[in-house]
Amino acid sequence: MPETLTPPRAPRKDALENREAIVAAAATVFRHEPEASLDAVAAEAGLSRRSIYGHFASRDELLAELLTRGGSRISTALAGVHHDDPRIHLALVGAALWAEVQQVRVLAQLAVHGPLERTVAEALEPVRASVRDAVARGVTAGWFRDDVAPETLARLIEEAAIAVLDEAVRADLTEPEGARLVMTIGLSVAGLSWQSAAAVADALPATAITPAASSAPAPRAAVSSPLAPAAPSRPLAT
Amino acid sequence: MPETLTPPRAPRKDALENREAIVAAAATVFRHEPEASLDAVAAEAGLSRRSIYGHFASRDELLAELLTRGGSRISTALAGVHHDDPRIHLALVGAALWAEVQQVRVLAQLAVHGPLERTVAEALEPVRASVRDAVARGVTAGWFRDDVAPETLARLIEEAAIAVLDEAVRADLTEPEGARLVMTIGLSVAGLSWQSAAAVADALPATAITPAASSAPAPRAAVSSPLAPAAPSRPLAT
DNA sequence: ACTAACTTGCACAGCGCTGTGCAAGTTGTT
DNA sequence: AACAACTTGCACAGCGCTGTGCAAGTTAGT
Repeated sequence: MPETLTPPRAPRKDALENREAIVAAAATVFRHEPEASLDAVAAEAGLSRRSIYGHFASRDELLAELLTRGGSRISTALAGVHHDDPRIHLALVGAALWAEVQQVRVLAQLAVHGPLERTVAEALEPVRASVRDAVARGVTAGWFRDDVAPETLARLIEEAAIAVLDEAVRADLTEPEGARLVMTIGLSVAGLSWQSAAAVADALPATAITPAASSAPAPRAAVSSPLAPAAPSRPLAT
Repeated sequence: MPETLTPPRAPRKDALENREAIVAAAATVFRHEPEASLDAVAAEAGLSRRSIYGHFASRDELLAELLTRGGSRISTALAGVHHDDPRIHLALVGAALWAEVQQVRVLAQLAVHGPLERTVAEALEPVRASVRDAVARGVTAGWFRDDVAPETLARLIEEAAIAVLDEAVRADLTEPEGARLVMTIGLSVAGLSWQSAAAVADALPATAITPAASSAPAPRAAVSSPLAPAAPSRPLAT
């Protein structure tokens, strides 16, 4: 009975719900407007501004909560993602990101300015490292473009991916459409033709793309090797 | 003598210089922080906040000035840009944008939120139309990807271009490097392989890329047709 | 050298935001 | 039923920003 450990009394149930509501509201509000007021967040959560301070000591504390949650969700989502073929690896990273669009958006928005910048950068570092590594491998393998510095290319892929996430949400694409787009545009920026990128995306089993509602840890199947080492499957279809 | 038309006296020379300094300062400051204070702008311009109000009635008026200037610069830069080959057209648009990075950045930043949003959208509309058109033609020609809605693809290209401009400035690329990157990434997102994109970029005469300091109207030579209609020049060089 | 144009510093009102204290409610828990 | 946890509204101080008035400077044009 872990409840009896707290001397005064246990925290109330609906209070926790409200806390969650606040965080969720902050996520949706800050996604568009990182500088939005706590009034806006409270309204979105259906509470009063005053009561937010019952859960978070300050605005920054709320931000920090959002940040760490988003960061850990993304890193756990990416934990199992790896593939020896850098093209597939990039596609898988894209798919994983797509499963966490909400979180990614909030993080990316918050990354713009202020003291949060460093924390956001830390949170996203695993993703960046993963992409950088795949880019390096893809370049030496001769699949990705070698006429730009690899770090630059990695950053471009990252920014393109975020742009795609935005656009996918904006255009209200379906889950599979969005996932596919994130994967293929990333590969396009990396240097592949759209047919090759599509071939990579199509070769991936759908189960690897969107494992569930993205809530359960869902044992992310280690994708075998659905693509021949170097041959672009389809030649040049219209 | 047009001076004698104004009864009291002519505006002073250094006052105009200061006005320019304010606008320039606003451009550099707002490029990073669209919400920066007028104090910051004044500091950048080497003036006092108070004197800004001697030139602009309000913050919004200064913003409006920035906006219209940027918009018109971009549209005149794009006025002469056209090519029947949509790939070349896209590349040329990219090059033209590169010549006006500063302006583009300011506009893109200002586009984020607020009442300026509509005005910015208007200012950028010619660019958008140009890109949309090229995308449509490229898709029907079979060069660009046809697995995404053309409007979506156009927007993705646009956003990718802005991301590249950012990164190019950030990574401190040289003029030709930056121009080349903007062009090729746009084409990559459109669907070309990086080799094909590079071929398009290389086929363009350097004079068409950065016509000058981007200040003079510089008769933008109508690029003939340096690329065969349908053949990707180099096949697959590493 | 004189005048008008311009800049500057200061003071002030106003606005929207954050964060806090408090008193009065409402609601979960026992 | 009773108590603590929680929410709410209000009032208030503080901060940083915008926009304005004014008086004292400085500087360009004549």
